[in-house]
Amino acid sequence: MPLLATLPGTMPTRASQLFLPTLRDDPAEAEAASHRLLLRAGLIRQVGAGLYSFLPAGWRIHQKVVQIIREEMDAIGGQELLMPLLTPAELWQKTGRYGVSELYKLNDRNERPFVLAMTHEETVTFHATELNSYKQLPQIWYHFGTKARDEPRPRAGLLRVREFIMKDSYSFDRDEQGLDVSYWKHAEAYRRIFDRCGLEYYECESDVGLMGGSLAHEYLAPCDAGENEVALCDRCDYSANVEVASSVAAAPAFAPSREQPEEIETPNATTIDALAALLGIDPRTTSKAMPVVGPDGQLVLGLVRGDHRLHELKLQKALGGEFRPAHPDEIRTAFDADGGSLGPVGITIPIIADETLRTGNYVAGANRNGWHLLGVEAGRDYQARFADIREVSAGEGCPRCGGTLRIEPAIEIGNIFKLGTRYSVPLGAQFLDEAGEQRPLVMGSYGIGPARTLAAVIEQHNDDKGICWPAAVAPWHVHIVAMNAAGEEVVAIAEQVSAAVEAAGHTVLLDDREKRPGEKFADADLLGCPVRITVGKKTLEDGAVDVKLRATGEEGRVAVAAVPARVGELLR
RNA sequence: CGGGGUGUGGCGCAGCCUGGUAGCGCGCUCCGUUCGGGUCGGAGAGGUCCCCGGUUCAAAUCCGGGCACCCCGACCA
Repeated sequence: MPLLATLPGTMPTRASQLFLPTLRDDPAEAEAASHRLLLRAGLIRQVGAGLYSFLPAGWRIHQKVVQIIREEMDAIGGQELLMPLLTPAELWQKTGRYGVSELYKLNDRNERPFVLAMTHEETVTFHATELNSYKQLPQIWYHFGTKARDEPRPRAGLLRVREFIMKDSYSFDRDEQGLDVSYWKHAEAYRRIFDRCGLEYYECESDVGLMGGSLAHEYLAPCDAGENEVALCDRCDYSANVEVASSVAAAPAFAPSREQPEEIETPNATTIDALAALLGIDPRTTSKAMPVVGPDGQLVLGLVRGDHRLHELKLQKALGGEFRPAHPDEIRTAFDADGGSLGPVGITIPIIADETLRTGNYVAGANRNGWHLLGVEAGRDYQARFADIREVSAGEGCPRCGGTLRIEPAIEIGNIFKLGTRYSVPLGAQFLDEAGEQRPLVMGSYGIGPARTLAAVIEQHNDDKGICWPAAVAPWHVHIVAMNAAGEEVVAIAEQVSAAVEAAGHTVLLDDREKRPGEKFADADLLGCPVRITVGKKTLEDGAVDVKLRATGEEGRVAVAAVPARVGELLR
């Protein structure tokens, strides 16, 4: 065996000894591209629903992503630490999150209640109580910590799981201005991280949720398997999760305005489609009424244009809390009519109407079964509170520039969030300012899931043969295929090339297995290291090897001595 | 939580309706062959048929209950 190959630090990974169980067939359970390829390439294995082990090659990739995140977090002054998964229930009781349904709860042998952390705001704020002075601020702390979440439905391999490692960081500032600085520092770090990972992504303003923050962005990587939908403008850089996106709906041609609404008999027309067909009108000139019971227990009528869909989250925000659809008997009592014939005219319950309905005249339910009203106008025929409560749909106008919106699926790979004092107040994390006054720390929290990031990379970088890793996150830079591995000369040259490539600073997987060429090539394509080098009799006749770029398929013969330089060029 | 589906060697599946010998392809081991895109031939190893209960002389198969996993939806700090 050549001496070089035995020296520490110059050992390539040998495929003959590597636990890399690639699969020839697609696993039956895998639907999403990343899920299928992670399993087939031998990178992960499922242990239970939403529970995965990273196999050696997969873990290398995870570590690559982690290291990129670490470098960029350190670059903005982050300090790495580590917090436990198992946490006392008391912390969660103090912040009011003990009731969250995703929390895994358990008791110790003394029946003391514990929680498996789903995120670490509670724990980190507990530590932040040791920050005492404005002189110590700002601080950014981060860790790669395991999170456990009792997800209602884990899915698509690593895209939604019940246990995962998350880079979560937390900033502590004296005031909103300070928080703003920490927040945008994170945004910059996140852009660098995802750029380095080779991801296409959108930085979107997102919903602050029920956590009561003041600003949040999420980083969404477009891909078919995504669980989120992003609205994107074809003209400007507007991008927003449909949960918060707004749009300009084109106005239809309305019927001529009437002096007052006119009743019309509409037997059996209890859906917008049926109504529009019966009257021969544009569904966009109708309105749709959905009675709901708001957070205070009061009945409220939500009103949107006939062709629009009510957006639950938006209505929830407009109502100030959760709501449910009204029951049929509640509807009967309040409207003296049934669902399908409801409208805003002549009722006493409050109305929340979508902004679109401010102008124009619409066909609306008459609150009399089998009848509708023509020419209903907001303001004249009913009074409503207006709000944006409808879903954005593709083809509508960009709220910023008037361009056309399209909607794409995407996966959330990171988020940044201005928390304010949501956790510092209940957990008593305060500091003393110059004036000697006690003030709560102003916090931000920021998350990235390395595993989800890596899955998103696969979603965006694959072909019919397998994965095409960007060099920065590839398990190895170079995959050397030694043809006819029993041949001594081929093996010797393969090891020599391997050592030279490693000496130039690149990592190598050396396929020294005694397998047929086809199988080795298939595995190399599947695993997707950016550069493949083939050493065989044919190449050695030329004193050369073949160097192939996985992503493009471009291949060329390169003299053995020139290989490190060529590899360097390709990986740049 | 609602709907749909699947549980049979490591992987992908057939067998189940119509009860009786557990089978195919891939992979694995050994021998030979072949050696630049999953070669060919031969010989082998490997299975509580998800679990529990019932019916029956006899259950992978029929019946009851449970569990697990997948997909759709709800949900998703």
